[in-house]
Amino acid sequence: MTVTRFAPSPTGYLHIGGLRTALFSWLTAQHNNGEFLLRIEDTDMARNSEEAKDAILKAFEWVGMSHDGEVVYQSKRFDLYRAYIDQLLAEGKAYKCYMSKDELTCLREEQMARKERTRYDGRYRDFTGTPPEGIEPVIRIKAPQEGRISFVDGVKGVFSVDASEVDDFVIARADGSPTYNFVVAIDDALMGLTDVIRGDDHLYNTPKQIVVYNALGFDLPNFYHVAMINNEQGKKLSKRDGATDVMAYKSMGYLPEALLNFLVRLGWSHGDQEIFSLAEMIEHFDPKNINKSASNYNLDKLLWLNAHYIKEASDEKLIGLLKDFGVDLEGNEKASMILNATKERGKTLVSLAEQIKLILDAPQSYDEKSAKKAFKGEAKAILNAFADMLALAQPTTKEAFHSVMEKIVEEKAIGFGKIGMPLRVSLMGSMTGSGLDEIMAILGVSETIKRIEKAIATIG
RNA sequence: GACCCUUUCAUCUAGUGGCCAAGGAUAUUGCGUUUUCAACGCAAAAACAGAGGUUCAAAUCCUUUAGGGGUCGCCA
Repeated sequence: MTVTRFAPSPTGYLHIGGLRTALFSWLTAQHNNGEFLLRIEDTDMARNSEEAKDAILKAFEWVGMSHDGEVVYQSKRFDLYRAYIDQLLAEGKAYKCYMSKDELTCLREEQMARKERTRYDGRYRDFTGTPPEGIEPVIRIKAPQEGRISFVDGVKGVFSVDASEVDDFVIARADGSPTYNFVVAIDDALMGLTDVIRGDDHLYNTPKQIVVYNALGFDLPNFYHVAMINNEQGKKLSKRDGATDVMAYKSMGYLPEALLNFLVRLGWSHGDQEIFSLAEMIEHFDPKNINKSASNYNLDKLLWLNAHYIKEASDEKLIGLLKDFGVDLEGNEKASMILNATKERGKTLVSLAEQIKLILDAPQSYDEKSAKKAFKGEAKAILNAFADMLALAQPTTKEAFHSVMEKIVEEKAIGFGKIGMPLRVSLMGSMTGSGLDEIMAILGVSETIKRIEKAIATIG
């Protein structure tokens, strides 16, 4: 059975790039009817925070990617790691290193000066003498000293480094706590991972982890290293490039399905298809089709997708979502009419809410330019006549309102704009927005007339 | 600095030696539709990083240069 995972360290919010790798992992599991596990990498007690962990879990909940089984916390598994460290020590596959931090820094500086790649020189690998006083040793694992360490990456192809590139890295700190590359390998193996999908910033960690797999006799999973997401200039994505926190997209009025659709197409594709429902993603996703190269982050397409999913959403769903954006249409008998009139104009829930408020709330002020343009000439007289006709006809439907408009155009022998422009400014305060007949049907005759009269009084 | 990854329109991408004088999508521009703005429809413009090879044939294979990214922790 396919088992994948996402393993964030709880040091901050869920990053948009993290969500994409998580999505790839999740889809791989779903596609194969497997399991998607969540593991919190909290071995560094100093940097972890409970809030960060909760924020990450919350983000997953928002996008609807659920994990299987219990969340695994590395901080609760120290005994287990300790046992493996002791085992390696006993088998002679790991050893104590008494090199001080100062000595290490010194060594690195020398290597840099000689233009070499910095690495531990293995000086305590076969040490049998008396250990120096006052130094708590770290534990290092014995990495192979010759040959190459290679593996097949599902995205990049064969990846191979010279054994000299991988030094005897630390698996337990002086205080006894285990380090990242050690625990990751153990957990991935013990949790039964078949496919490890992660960012390609981990490409160099993989050979190290393979050293651990081999030392402990674990089978290797398949590795997939996904290229990073950069900003539009091709540089590393940072906060300056816009929101990187997943939850920020919620407050900006994006739907999770739009965000996931956007992210799945960043570095992956299925022919020419752009719109993917969750079911379609699951059906077509294969990590082997992930692109090798980094993609640049550009929100234009997300906006387009979001508009698409808003148009597609049911009234019921939108009513629920809009509550967070200051619009409550619950129980409003004209809710569906209102949404129909505004849906196509809202690219985000924020702008959709604005559109709706524009209809629901009478204009407090009138756009100066629009008012000037719309209220020249006969406008006032035409509006007054129109108001009278409305009072007489008492239309209730969009169609009925429309025929009153047609009627005045005919009677006065004027173009549609002569009534349309001033009427629009009266009702909405500016010259843009939904269809007038729709708006009037929503407002009703008396509110429409009220707004017309107010506009005439204010502008006229 | 060393090592590694990567390079198709502005952006996301299709493309695995002939179907490619390179296709789709977004963004842009124009036209149509509309009382307006959107939405929608149609159209335009827009790319194989450069240089050398291999081959009858190269976006696709090789070499090399350049750009971008990553890694070199008792961080994860």
